[in-house]
Formats: sequence, structure tokens, C-alpha cells
Amino acid sequence: MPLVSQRAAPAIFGHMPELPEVESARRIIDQYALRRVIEEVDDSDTYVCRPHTPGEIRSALLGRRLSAVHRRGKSMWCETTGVGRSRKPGPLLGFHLGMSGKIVVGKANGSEVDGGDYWERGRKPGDLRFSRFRLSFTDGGFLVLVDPRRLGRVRLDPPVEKLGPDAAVVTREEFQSAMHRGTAPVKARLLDQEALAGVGNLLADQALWTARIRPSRPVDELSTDDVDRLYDAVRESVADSLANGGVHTLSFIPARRAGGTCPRCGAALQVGVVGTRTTWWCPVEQT
DNA sequence: TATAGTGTTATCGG
DNA sequence: ACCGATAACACTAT
Repeated sequence: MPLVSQRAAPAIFGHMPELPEVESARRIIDQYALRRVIEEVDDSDTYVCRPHTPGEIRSALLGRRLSAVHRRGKSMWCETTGVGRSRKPGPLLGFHLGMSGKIVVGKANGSEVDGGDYWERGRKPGDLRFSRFRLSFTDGGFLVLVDPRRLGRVRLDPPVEKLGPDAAVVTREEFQSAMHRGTAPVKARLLDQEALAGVGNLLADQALWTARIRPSRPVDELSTDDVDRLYDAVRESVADSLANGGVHTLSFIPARRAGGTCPRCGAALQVGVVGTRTTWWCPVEQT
């Protein structure tokens, strides 16, 4: 009788950030963290704060306040200003949530606004085990990047100009020119943040399934109609996930597991690696 | 204990 | 210089 190797049970992970999760974080910063004076900064995590040296972000922000927050794809950045008479603009403060990051804002009254749920069990208020960057405000509140895996990033003046158009607002023409170049698998192109900003692994699978396109198909083999359907599918998937609170609410995502079947035709889904990422698709409908 | 994980980036070869 | 593929990065629950 064969020894059946005891495969480790798949780790159960909570919600990792894609465009809609980052937008939720942006709104939390917008609603709760702006206009409060920065009294202290913990930028001691040299990996998350690379390429800065400890104290560099701190000295750039002390005594200033966040005045606005923006998002493009999965990147966020805050404008900063001085206080009092000198409202002179300071450096931009960039955030990226990476694979496991989320924003937690503490209010002056001690309560917390928690922007995500990477761990299935969640996180209790006051649990700062995975705090990788912190702004402390003069009113006693704070803004923290909680990030167990430390693949997130905080930096001054982030190079957001390298990003492609945001997937939530990209025009059909911009999308077409992003696809009409080279020979990469279409999923790899969707994930290329310099071509199109904001589509992550799950959004890509959802959009390709919606458009009935096989993820490994080279972009130069897509017809005009394929690109048109894919554009509609990307815009729809992003809009739906924004409206409903995250990529997990999309129709194809629950089927994306061992034994999963196509929600439309019932065929067994196929799994493989495309563009270095785990990829699920319907082998019957997606051609 | 080995493994998988929804992301980005430096580097290499063509 | 461009494009595509790959490894590296860091960490933890199971």
C-alpha cells in the first residue's frame, strides 16, 4: 500500500489587496487621517521604507499634515503641507500595501478604523504586532501600515508616473494600445502595472473568464473583438468589485479552488501558472 | 516540517 | 533599447 504524502493543508488567507481594497484604504485615510498634525514617525523598518534610511521620512514629515490622498492602480500617495502660516507643500508620502498590507487609523478618542482583513481571524484593536510604519498625530491618534509579510512599501515621492492608466477609469483607446504591443500572454499583460495599473491576479482571472479568453493567449493573437470584450470585462469587474466591497465579491472567484466548476457551463476548471501566477480558467469556454 | 500566498522589482538573455 | 521570463524579496498559519 502506497504511502500517501501528508500534504500540508492549504493556508487559509484573508483578503489581500487589489485595486478595490486599496481604494477602501484610500477612503479611510481621506476620511480619518487628513489635516491632523504629525508629531512622531516610526520609519525604522528599513525594508518597508526602502530606499530611505531610518529617520529620513521622519524628518521630512514632522510637524506637517497630510492634506490629500490619491490612488492609481494599487499605489496611494498623500500630499503634505506645513502648519500655520506656512502651508508650503512638502514631499509626497507613498503607500503600497503589497501582499498583506492594510491601513489602520486610530482616532483621537481611542477607537480604530481597520482597513482590511488579511488574517482570517482578523485583528483586535491595539494589536500592533505587524505594524511596519506609523504616523502619530498630536491628538493622540495614529496611522499605521499593518503588514505581516513586509512586502508593502512606504516612501517619499513614489514614481507613480511609471504606472499605466488606472483600471477603473482607463479608456478603450488606452486599453487597446496597452494590449497592442509585444507577444506576452494576455494575463501577463493585464498584470503589468506599467501597461495598466490596478489589475491583480484575481481581477485578471475574473475579467478573462468574463471575456471568454484563455489567459495564456499571446496578445498579438487577440482579435479586435477579443480586445473590445476584454476591455468591457475589465471595466465591469473593477466597477463591480468597487461597488460590492472587494474582489471576493466577484462571481468567478468562489469557483477558483480545487474541484471548482465554471459558473456558466459547469465544466471542471483548469489550473496552471500564467505570468508566474496561479491561474484558473474554463477550458471549454475560454479559448 | 514544508508549503502557498490576490505583489513588485532587479536582472538576465534574446 | 525593448520585451519577456525568472528569481528574489519576507513572513506566517497550517
